[in-house]
Amino acid sequence: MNPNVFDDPRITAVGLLFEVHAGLSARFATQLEEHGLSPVEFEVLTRLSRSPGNQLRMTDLAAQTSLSTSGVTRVVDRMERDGLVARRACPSDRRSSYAVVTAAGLRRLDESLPGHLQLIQDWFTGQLDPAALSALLDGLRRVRDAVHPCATAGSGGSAPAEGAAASARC
Amino acid sequence: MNPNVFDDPRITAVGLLFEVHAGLSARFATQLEEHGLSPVEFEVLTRLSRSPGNQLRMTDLAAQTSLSTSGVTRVVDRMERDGLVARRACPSDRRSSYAVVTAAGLRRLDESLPGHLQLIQDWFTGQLDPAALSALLDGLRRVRDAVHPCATAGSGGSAPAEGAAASARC
DNA sequence: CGGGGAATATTGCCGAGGCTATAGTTGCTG
DNA sequence: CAGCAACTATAGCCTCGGCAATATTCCCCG
Repeated sequence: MNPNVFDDPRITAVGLLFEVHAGLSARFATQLEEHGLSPVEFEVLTRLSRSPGNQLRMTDLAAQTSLSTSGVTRVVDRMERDGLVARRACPSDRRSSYAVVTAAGLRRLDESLPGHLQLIQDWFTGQLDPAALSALLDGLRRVRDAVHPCATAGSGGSAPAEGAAASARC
Repeated sequence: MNPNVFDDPRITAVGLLFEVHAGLSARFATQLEEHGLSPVEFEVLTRLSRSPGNQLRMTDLAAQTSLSTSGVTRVVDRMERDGLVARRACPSDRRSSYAVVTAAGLRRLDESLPGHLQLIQDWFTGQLDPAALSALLDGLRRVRDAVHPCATAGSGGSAPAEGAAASARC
């Protein structure tokens, strides 16, 4: 084997991207932990609270997160136990049920969001001058549109809050 | 709560980065799976095979991956069972043991690397013209140097192959 | 040189989450 | 309208991997 494969610029490019992701994830997790939230729970709160009626069917919630439907069942179990969300029967389809953010869930999200935004500012967007940041985001957007089979066609529009998997609403 | 927090450009920036990461991770995992490797196993093979003697002490391997030491113990257990690595006693320190890549491990890595590089080319680096790619990488490098407490001071040098955690050799 | 603190690998125990099977609904179609 | 395929949520079982405890070894300092 060629011992220099690992100096291939493609490898270093991916390494860079993954290191940034790992670093940011770790900091986010630490900050969210202070508010008693895991990254997944934060993502669920985010997705629900930006949806009409602060609710989403379990399936749709799964489609917008990095979780399978059974994973959503379980995280909603935990969050319901903790009072952050509640289940509501869907009137039009008795197979479905809604997950709704509770007042406590909204409060929790409000508490953690400022720190979260500050963290992004401090460690990501604030590290670059506007031109460099814009170039970075343009590049990411292009790659995202390619790699993400179902990216919002508008291409610049609403990006998910965090950790969204390859399966966001298509 | 301000309903427009989620349109904050900081949120969309992080969302973009995380979506790209998720998309690439998923494609990498699929391709590696065809060669019977998980992302973690691929990372272990990569780290070992780029190390002198194709070996690394368990602790050092843990420091260079996204795993804790017990996680390394376990993944090496599995890979030893599958014949991809072997354990060797460390002559100078009887507490330590080396993980060594076997010939089968090297072969497995050789088989999967071309497809991996092709994937990076197809979905990441090849999506941008050289100037845009360079701008993207410059931005990532700056953010990496900030968020990664122990980035290689050279700042442009050797990046890890994949999924490296915040704990790479410092 | 002897004893205590640090380092190393491993193991037990646990939570997270994926896959698959399952039960309950829905809606289409013959 | 009966039956059947598709959809929805959930539960069982499994793997992965982290934390804390443990045994072993090393090293430094009195």
